[in-house]
This record gives sequence, structure tokens and C-alpha cells, in this order.
Amino acid sequence: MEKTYNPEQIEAKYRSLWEDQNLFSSDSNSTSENAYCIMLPPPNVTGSLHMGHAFQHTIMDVLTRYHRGKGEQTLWQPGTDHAGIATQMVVERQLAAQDITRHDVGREKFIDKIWDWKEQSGGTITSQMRRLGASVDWERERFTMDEGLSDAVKKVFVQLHDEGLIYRGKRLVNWDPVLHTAVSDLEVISVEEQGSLWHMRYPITDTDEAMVVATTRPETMLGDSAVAVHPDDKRYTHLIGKTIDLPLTDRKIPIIADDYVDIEFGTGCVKITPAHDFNDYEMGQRHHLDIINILTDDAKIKDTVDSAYVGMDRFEARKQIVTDLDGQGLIEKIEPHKLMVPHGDRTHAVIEPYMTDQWFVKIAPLAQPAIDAVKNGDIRFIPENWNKTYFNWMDNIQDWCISRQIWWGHRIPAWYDNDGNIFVANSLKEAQEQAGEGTKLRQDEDVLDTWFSSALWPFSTLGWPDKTPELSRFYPTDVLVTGFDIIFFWVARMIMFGLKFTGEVPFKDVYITGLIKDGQGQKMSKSKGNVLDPIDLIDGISLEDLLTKRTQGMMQPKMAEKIKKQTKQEFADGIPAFGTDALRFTFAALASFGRDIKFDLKRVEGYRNFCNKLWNASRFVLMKLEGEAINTNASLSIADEWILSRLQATKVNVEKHLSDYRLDLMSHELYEFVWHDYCDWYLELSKPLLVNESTKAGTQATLVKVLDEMITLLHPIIPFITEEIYEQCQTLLGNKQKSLMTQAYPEVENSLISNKAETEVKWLQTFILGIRQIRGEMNIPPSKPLPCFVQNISDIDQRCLDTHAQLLSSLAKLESIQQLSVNDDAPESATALVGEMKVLIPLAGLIDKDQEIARLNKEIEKLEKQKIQFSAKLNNKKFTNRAPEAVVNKEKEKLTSVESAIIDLSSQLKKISAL
RNA sequence: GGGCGCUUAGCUCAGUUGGGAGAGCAUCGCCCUUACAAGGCGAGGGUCACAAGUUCAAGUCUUGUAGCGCCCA
Repeated sequence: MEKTYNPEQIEAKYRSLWEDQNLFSSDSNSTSENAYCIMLPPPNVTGSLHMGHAFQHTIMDVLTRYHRGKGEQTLWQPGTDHAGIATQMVVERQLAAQDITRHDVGREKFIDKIWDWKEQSGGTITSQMRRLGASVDWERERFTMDEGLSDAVKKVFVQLHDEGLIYRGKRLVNWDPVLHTAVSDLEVISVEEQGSLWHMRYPITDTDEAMVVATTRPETMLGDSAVAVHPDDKRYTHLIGKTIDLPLTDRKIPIIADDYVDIEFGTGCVKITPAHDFNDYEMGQRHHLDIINILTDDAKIKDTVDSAYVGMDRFEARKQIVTDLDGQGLIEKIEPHKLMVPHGDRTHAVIEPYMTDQWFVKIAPLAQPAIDAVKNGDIRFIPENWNKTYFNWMDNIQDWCISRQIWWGHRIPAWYDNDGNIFVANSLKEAQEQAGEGTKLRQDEDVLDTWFSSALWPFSTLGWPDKTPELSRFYPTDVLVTGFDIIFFWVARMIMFGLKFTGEVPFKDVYITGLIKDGQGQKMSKSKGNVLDPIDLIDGISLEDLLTKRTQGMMQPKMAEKIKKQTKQEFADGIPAFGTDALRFTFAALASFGRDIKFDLKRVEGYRNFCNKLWNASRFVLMKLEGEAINTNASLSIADEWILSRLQATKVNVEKHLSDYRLDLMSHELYEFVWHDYCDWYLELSKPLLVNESTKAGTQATLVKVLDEMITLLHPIIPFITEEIYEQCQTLLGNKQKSLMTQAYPEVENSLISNKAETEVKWLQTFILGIRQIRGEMNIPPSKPLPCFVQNISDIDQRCLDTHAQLLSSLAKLESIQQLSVNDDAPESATALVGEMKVLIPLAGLIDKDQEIARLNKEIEKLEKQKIQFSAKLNNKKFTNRAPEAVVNKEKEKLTSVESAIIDLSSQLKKISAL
């Protein structure tokens, strides 16, 4: 084995090997009683994986590999999502570079171009996943626009329509005037912006009076249908029922009362524009007001309004209308005003509430069972408090607008005849049958929201609507691992559709992960230029390349400068290559609950070092044992029993943490065991044991057994390095499997739990640490052998001294251990305590007397503080009376041992001081 | 405005049904001891945001306050 672990070579080797041997296949363990299934949240096919993906993929892979190791039939289902709007935009942008629009190309050819682009860029995600070691079943990879999944989409649409749960209607929707499509409320981001509140005077018909209405969107006045006041607002009661002469138009509009109006806001008078505001629309419905659409698809003033503003852009019209109103003396005042402005999450264009014909899913009947499923525990959110977010949204859920006026996606399976009749069917043929032969049909131009097909993902990928063996084996799936940001978009919709179409929940657990943020705690985003590519942490990247990557295709050159500065500061020397395993271990170690993650390179470095440690421990075992025959029946030393006992405790905890989805605690547990139990203590103990013929065989067997189980336990987190160790040590380990991947996950062996061994090794450790502390504080080199006396020896101490003298001498580097009886005069020494036994290191030329006095004083002081604490507690009658007896006894024990330590150290202090 | 979360060592974070404050990194000593200097050994470092309450006992439970963050309207 190489002296330093080299992730690059190892990883390349197993990436292809695992797949070539088909080890990720969900066919293996098919006779197992249990099956385990995770559906990968399908990433956008033309995108790339960011840190959040890498984080979640690591979690899913750990779970998958663990369950595979448990012998379950395991499917981690991969695939990608067609991401309608995002993907179409990319290709449109490519066309725009050549000054063509999709309309120039035509629908069919445009879609062909998108497929080309998908073929070209779709490999990015899968190759990134392969780099990360994701053990998905590649043979089952799916794409939301695959034939089977598309059939499922049609079937669902038709059925929902037949049941009256999908309807078409002219309603206000969120309209993106750049994309010319409706988007759902979830695709709209409200941004607080500084705007104005315009106070406009609206003349009251046949009077000289006027009402002052306050608005943030003066241009919509062209579509006003009423002015509303609160019914209790005494200022305006007398005006209710009168009309307004709407300025700049020749229309009269009524003054109405509605308790939706906020008396405190502005003047308490509100202009009502039902066609351009969701609240106004509601009010319009209540009062049967006219709905006057004044905008075109691209948000220009429409010719429905007979005015000079026709054809003007909405913002231009706003300026002009304000100017014109002002000219007529109708602007009372303009106040600065902060407001929430809706933007499209893709185009960032200001979204318009806009009247159009759209398809909707009637959501209430679907929502109730989905709410119940979480309430009654069929589905569990982890951490649990996310169910509040879920309920909060589900309780206020709106009908879902599922039609999009774009070309890339599942075309809506609805056909129209010339009379406007609609035929919803699985195919043109079926629609034709409904319409009757000879009727000319044309298909709806729109496509479905991408999330409509994603909502079917957990069962459409398993072959639904066919009753496939996979479906019955793997559905409901076990856990969904995802971010909170798509609880509404995706999780809730999968639950609704899953229950509706399969009668079962799509998954039992929903593990909501934290968000990966940058070192400053900022959300990572391309526009901020603070994204990290997980691959760059694996392979490393120079500062120059990172700068280029982060500033490529920047819209604003100003931002580029800022990003460069930040990047140079944070990654002055670029990023070193840490390897996949180190990155994965980092993700696992950071996966605690209820907290976002500030990503810190130092952590990755630490876990890279951990990999190196594991590597070298294996190297040690290999070097010491190569060519030796391992006797698994050899008798065991106390050290062997101890590490085996520790190993059992580790396994118990690993199992527990994993079942709680606490990968952070799981990885911490293993880190501790490997580094501190196995490397720091057991390997050191093994050195003397291996040169002793009576203990050699047992130690060899134990070194190997523990190494074998250790790498198997770690394999789900760090698959590459453990696989390589497995192979390098195959002759030692006696590998029965061709890959560590198929080796059974170690079970707890209760018979190997040994309190005796743990107690004795604790004794050894206390002894050794005492000596090391003296060395450390007295600056005695670890290489210098020390003579040692022990005094005040109990029976247990005696037994340990008799059996472990060799281990003590070796680990504490002792020249000799001499036992003194209580009455013997010990030489002037530095002192350590092992329980009541004194361990003495003679000063003689080695140790400075004053230094030892200072050291003892410090130690006594520390103990005195504790003594005060304990005795105060025990002197408190309330405590002794009310606390459980066990707690009180424990306090008593603590006090006794502290007191005896103080006595021992004080007498030692007195001795030395007297010299 | 409604909801959720966070505040623990210089930094990044653990802390299970309440029972002697932890890890990693950083810092400071000593060591190139044949597995590992990506290392070993030792040390220092905390008013657990603040206040009140419950309790024999609070980082942990309750209430309030402050600061930060996210979601929804």
C-alpha cells in the first residue's frame, strides 16, 4: 500500500468496476424478505448537480448501501426531469444568439432541437452522480418524458378530468409576459421593492367632490370597475351607491362597500380592477363587477381600451397616465411606498395577474386524504416540525393551474372541434371516437406543468399503470430525501397523486435536509457567484479556474468584480483535491437536523485526513500481518476483548443513529471508533502483543476482524477507500465477496460485550495517561524511558499490574515498574493517580521540583472546586430527600473519590515541598 | 401580520427521558517514536444570547425580551 492515500486513482477504478459488475442493480437480493426503495428527486435534465444535490445524494446513497448491506432488495431509482420552462428557455436563448425565435423554427423542429440539447447536456448529471459514487440502479434510469411516464401522465389527466377534478376555465392566473405563459403561485417570487403610492382624485359624478384612491399601480385604472370603501368607514358612508366619472375614460363606475377594504391603508378608498388583481377579482365576483382586461400577452395596453395608451408598455403607460392625471390636477400626492412585487422565478419578469383560459386541478378533494396521511402517521416528516409547514400550505391550498403556454412538455390530451367542444382522451383516436367520425379536431396547444409528471414519479417509474412486479415490490417507497423548498411543489403533490392513483402513500418518511450555504452563511446562487461545484472539491481547482467558472456569462460586469474579490479572499489558493470519500464523509457529518449548513472547507480537510488515517491503519495491519496465517480461534488478550467490546457498542449506536436519520451522529461514532479506539489505543496495544508469542495469534485475528468490520461499517459513507482497502487486504480478510458492496453489514454480537475488558483497559488508560501528562507538562520527550514506582496497591491494581506490565511499559515507555509497600519511602517524584493507587515518576534530574509543585497545586485546585460542588449538593437536604437514590449515591461516590484524590495529592505536595 | 428555526470555546458545530459542559479546526508546548507530520503526546480556552419561572437539580422544560435567518400573506 502507498504511504499516503490517493483518492483519485482509487475512485476511477471502482466507478467503472461497480457498474461493470452490475452491483447497483435492484435485481440483487431479490429473494430477500425485505425490499428498500428510494426515489431520487429527479434533477433538471439540462442542469448540473450543486452542493445541495451532492449532499442529498450522499444521504440517499448511505441509506441505500446500508440496506443493501443488510441483505434487502434495494432500489435507488435514478432519473431526470424535463424541466419545461427552464429547458425551453435554454434552447430559446441559443436560438436568440442567432436572432431566431422558436416561432421561426416551428413547434416540431423546436422540440427536436430540445431533444438534441437534452442528449447533449443530459450526461452532465449522470456523470456527476457517478463521480459521487451514487449507487443508483442505472438500468432503471427514467426521464419524465419517457414513453411509459408520458402514458401515465395522460391516464392521470384523463381520469381526473372524467371525475371532474380537472377543469378548464377562464380565470386570473400568474402570467409571465416574457414567456407568455401562466405559471403557478409557487413559481412566483415576491420581492420587496421601493415603489410609490399614488393618491389619485376620482371625481364623483354630478358633484364637485372627489374621492382620493391610493394605488401602487396607477396604470390599471383604465380597467377599474369600482371604487370600494369599508362599510363601517363613516367618512364615506354617504357616497356608497353613487358613481365616479373615471378619469381618462368615459366610463362611470360605482362606489361600493366591502369589508375587505382596510380603513387604515391610504385614504381608505380602493380602486377595484378585477381583471388585474387577485383580491379585486374576488371582490368583483362578490359585487358582479365588470372584468375589463386592459393588457396584451406581453403586458402592453390592449385595444379593448379606447385610448391613446394602446400599445404602450405597462410601465411606460404608468408614467404617461400619471403625467396626464397630474395635468388634470388629479394627482393628490405621491408617497414613497415599499411593496411586494411578484417576479417569475425563471425570467424574473414582473408577473401580471391575467385573465386567460387555463386548465386546473381541483385540489380540495385530493388534499384532504393527503393531509390525513400525515396526521395519522402514514407519512412522517423528519424532522417532525416540517409537518406544520405542510399543513399550513395544505390547509390554504388553491386549485393548481397545470397548463403552460410553452412547447416543451407533455402536451395536454384534449382536443377541440370547431364548435369549441372539448374531448379529453388518451389519444387522438379515442378523442375522434368521442367526437364522431369526420369531426375535425385540433389538440390543445398547451403543455402540462412539469410538476404534474413529477408528481407521478414514485409510481410511474415503477411501471404504473401496469401492475408490475416492481410496483408491488418497491411501492410504497421507504423515504424521500429532499429540501424544504419543494415540499409544496413536489412532495405534497406526490402524496396527493400517490394516494389518489395507487391508494397508498408514495413514501413512508420524508427526510427534509438542511440547506448548504457558503462559508459566510449565504445561500449559494449563480447570480451571487458563490456556488461550489462538488466535483471541484473532489478534483480540486485552481483559483484562476474557479474565478473563470464563477464569473462566466455574468450579466453585470460589476458583480464579476465583487465575486472575484470574494472568491480570492475565501479560496486564496484555490481548492485542493479532497476526493469523493472525504466530501461524502463531510456531508454525512454535517447532516444534523434543523439547521442550515455553512460549508467549511476545513471540515472536508479534516475528513480527508480521517481517510488517510484509516488508510494507514490498514497499511499497518497489512504490513504486520502479511503472509501470516490468521487463526480465528486463537485466545484473546484483554486488549482484544476490549476493542471487540467497543466495536459492539459502536455498531449498536450506528444502527440507532441510522434509523433516526442522524448521519452526523453515525459518522461521528465511526470517526471516534476508528481514530481513538482502534488507532490511538488498539493499534498501539497490539504492537507489544504482536511480539509476544502467547498473545500474537489472538491479536492478529482481532486486528483483522475489527478492520474488516470497520470498513464494512464505513462503506456506505466512504465506499471508494473502503473498497480499496478491502481489496488490498483481501488475503488477510479472506474475502468471500468480490466486492465490499455485497458484504453483509456487521451485526452486533452481544457475546463480545465485555465489561471486564472495558474496566481493565480503562485502568490501563488512566495509568498511561497519567504518565503522559507528567511527560507532557514536564517536557520530557516521549522517547525517554522512565522508571516508575507504584504505591497503595489494591487487589485489582495488583492483578492488573501482574498481567499488563508489558503493555504499560510499552505504551507509557517505562524503564521499570517497582511496587512499594505503604510504609516504603518513595523517592521524591511526580505523581499521578489511578484510583487510589499512586503512580510515581522520580524527579531525579528529570523533573523540576517547582514545576511539579505548581502542577500538583493546579490539580488540587481543580479537585477542590469539584469537591465544593459535590458537597454543597449533598448537604442540601432537599436534594438528598427528593432526588432518586441512584443519583444521590452517584454524587456520594464522586465526592469520595475527589476527596481521596485531594488527600493523596496533598500529601505528595507536602513531601515535595519539604525537600 | 401568521408560522418555523437559530443563538453553546476564537471558528464550524454536537449535546437523546432534565442529573458532574463535548468534538473537529484554530492556538500554545514537546516529539521526524518504522502505520500515519494529512501524524503522535500534552495543555489552555465556555456568564450555554438575556431575563423570569417550574424543579432537589435547567444548555435541556415554560414564558417573555433581544439579535439573526427562512417560509407564508
